[in-house]
Amino acid sequence: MLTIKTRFAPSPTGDLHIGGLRTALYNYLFAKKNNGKFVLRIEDTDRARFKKGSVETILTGLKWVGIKTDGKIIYQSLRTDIYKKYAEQLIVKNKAYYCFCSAEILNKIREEQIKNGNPAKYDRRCLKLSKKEIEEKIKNNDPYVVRLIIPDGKTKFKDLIREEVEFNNREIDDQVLLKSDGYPTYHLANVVDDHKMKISHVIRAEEWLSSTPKHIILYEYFGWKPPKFAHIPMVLASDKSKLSKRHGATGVLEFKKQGYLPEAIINFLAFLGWNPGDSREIFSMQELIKEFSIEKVQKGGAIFNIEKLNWINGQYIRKLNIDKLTKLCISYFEKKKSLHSSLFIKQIVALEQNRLKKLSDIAEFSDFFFKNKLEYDKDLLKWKNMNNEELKNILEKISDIFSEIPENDFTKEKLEPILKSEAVKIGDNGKVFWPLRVALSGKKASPGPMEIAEILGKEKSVERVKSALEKIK
RNA sequence: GCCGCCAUCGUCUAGUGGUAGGACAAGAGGUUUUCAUCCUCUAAACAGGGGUUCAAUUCCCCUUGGCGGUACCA
Repeated sequence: MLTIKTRFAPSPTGDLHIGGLRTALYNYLFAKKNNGKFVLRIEDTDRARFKKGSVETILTGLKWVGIKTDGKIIYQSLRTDIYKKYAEQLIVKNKAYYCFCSAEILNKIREEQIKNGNPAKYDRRCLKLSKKEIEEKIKNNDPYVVRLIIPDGKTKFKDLIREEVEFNNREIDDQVLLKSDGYPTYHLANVVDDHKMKISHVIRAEEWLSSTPKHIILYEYFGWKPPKFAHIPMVLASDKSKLSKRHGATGVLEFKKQGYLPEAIINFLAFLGWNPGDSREIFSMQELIKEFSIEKVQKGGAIFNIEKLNWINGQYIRKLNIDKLTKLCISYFEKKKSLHSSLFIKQIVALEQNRLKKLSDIAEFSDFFFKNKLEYDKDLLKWKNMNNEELKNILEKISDIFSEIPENDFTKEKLEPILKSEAVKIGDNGKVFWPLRVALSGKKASPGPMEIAEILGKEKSVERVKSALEKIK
């Protein structure tokens, strides 16, 4: 029986991209669903684009969302000898050749091809070099690359998501396998490593679909059995272009910072191109592993819809117990707020729980609890067409009632009946609740006044009602 | 330019040879004040043209559109 093994092979050129995370997730889900292994390979063969700290970011990101890798992490930059050996093997077998052409020459050839309506390919002029010429150039320290010889014919392969895919080899360029700096290109390193690591399924983004024939040819040349391929659709921005930094946050850790829960990110990402076939939408990682199937993965690209993510995140936030949520929210309050008792913070968090889309919302939603003086327009205190006299009357009554309630009994339950009876007299609850709510929060949208008053306590509540009265004087 | 992939509400998608269901977002209403939650309802899609067929959103072809590739980047 075939042992399932997948890999996530990011290049360390920056933050772990949200699209990359989805690729990792699909690989992980597929492997775990089939009792297989999931490994991480760092494709750091481009020294120019390498960004320090990226590997750490990738590891932190994966760990945060709960994707565990099996075995040791492979670094391609540490394996250049291996790739070189295989490149040389191909040269010996006449399946690859040295090329000394400069970038200028290459560009010229390409332009010429495009002008004539042909695919932009290298013209193989270095293939004609004699052994002697090659030895001479190498001895001269002329920079060179090693190119793959693409044979005539067609290359066909079966993609797990797209079925049969076929390319005419005349469209395929003689791919550079070894760069002049001695490092391999993706194509060589990728094939060698996937084989050496016994990767059974290559699940990667669609952008690799058109270079898969090169990989197939490489497998054939080496006499290796190719893995199964699955090219998953791309994650797009709302303008349907490839999701990138100019569209806002794309780094996984940025989402963390904004207050998205890892469970929500995973749930959302899984559904960007996959669904269980029924209307269920909230899935834990374990449930995803159980239900995932590569055949149900969508073919077309999916737009990253932040609204839906927000909704899912809200769902998860609402399911959290208060202690856990409070802990997660703490860092979003300003520092000085840590001076307040944790009970105070906990009460606020509980009050705002079903209003949060992201954890970071807590700061803005609850800022009025921490202010000494609220800034708001006095007209905001008026409910509908209420006149000044009426407003003043109501606030005075509230002030009186508040003052009479003992400090240690200043609870929602105690406050509610009193204000309700008063409201009944006036005939419209809003006439009491709205002005009080604004007096306590200074906002046109907030939790209910009773809840706020209870958390604020008697002293502050009375003070805020009084300062509202001051405002309308 | 050349090659490849793709095409159902605005978005994520289900679905079948006999005309489309869910979710997000939007709108309306309810849940004894606002916001949120929750509930109910409404609006919203098979890109176009040819075939095949009694019948096509579904199968085939073309067009169009989108995306990807076309690097000594991955």
